[in-house]
Amino acid sequence: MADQTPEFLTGILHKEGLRYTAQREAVWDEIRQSQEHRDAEDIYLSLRTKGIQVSRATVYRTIDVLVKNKLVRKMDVGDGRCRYEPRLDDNHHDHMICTETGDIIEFFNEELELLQEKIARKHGYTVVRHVHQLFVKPIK
Amino acid sequence: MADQTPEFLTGILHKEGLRYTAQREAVWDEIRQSQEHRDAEDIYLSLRTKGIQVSRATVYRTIDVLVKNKLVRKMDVGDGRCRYEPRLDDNHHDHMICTETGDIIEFFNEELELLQEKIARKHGYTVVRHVHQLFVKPIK
DNA sequence: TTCCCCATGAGACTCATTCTCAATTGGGAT
DNA sequence: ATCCCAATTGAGAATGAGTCTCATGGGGAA
Repeated sequence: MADQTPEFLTGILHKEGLRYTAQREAVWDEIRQSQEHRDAEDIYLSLRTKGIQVSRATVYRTIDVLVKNKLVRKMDVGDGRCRYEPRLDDNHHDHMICTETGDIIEFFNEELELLQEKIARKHGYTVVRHVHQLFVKPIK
Repeated sequence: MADQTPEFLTGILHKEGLRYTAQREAVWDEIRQSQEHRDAEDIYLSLRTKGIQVSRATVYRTIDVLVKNKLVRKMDVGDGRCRYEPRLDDNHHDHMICTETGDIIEFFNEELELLQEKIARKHGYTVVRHVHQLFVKPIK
């Protein structure tokens, strides 16, 4: 599926009529290699710390490209900063956010997915995308 | 349930150790009397247009109080401005946002609610609150 | 290798929301 | 009814994530 070589990104950029640049590769590598849910500033600082020359503007611009091409998933947790995660395997899931620790747990439930579509249809619509976040706390 | 008299708000503010002011009453009245999903600027401008003296700061501060006391529901649609709606009847629901018209449709599904709690428990958590938005488009 | 045009970076800008702080006011105590 | 003072307010400054600008730099097709 998602390749680990530079050629993978090159192909996608080419398909979009965009050029392959060291910065775009660096941003994609940075997001891809960590499975966490990170914000843009975090990604930017991490790259700079590694000595990679890139600007915030480019980080944001590149993320937009990656999101549009489904290489990255963007999630708005509601605290003012969006988080990003790689979509290497492309398996859909939603998130559970622990209100005590801030931990983000991924979950997927087929029944839930079907139910959403069923509800939308009942109103004459079909689901394009959805945001589903459970803010939870540990039991006892 | 939710009373229409000033005494209703007075009681809640008192319980919170807060004072009853004309501005707080005005903001609550403004949100209560329209069933739409409005943003803070909208509420602020509407009040000013009616000749009511109130500042943006107070609108935001009052909304926080109302949200904390469950008189108002706050929803982040993801476009940068939060929307607010009265919770007079206190019946929970989620939202469906039409990607073509921007219309916001409310929905509630008991099965969905139970399923969420079931999923959380499977991970050792219990749901505190949740955000569930379906971005939809009309069929055909 | 050239050359055109896309991409980049630094910093200005946007815009919703929050903060500051001096002036005002609600409301309990008297 | 009046006092008094902490709570509240308002105007505008500040914040902060994200976007935009535009001069400079660098892919990559020919």
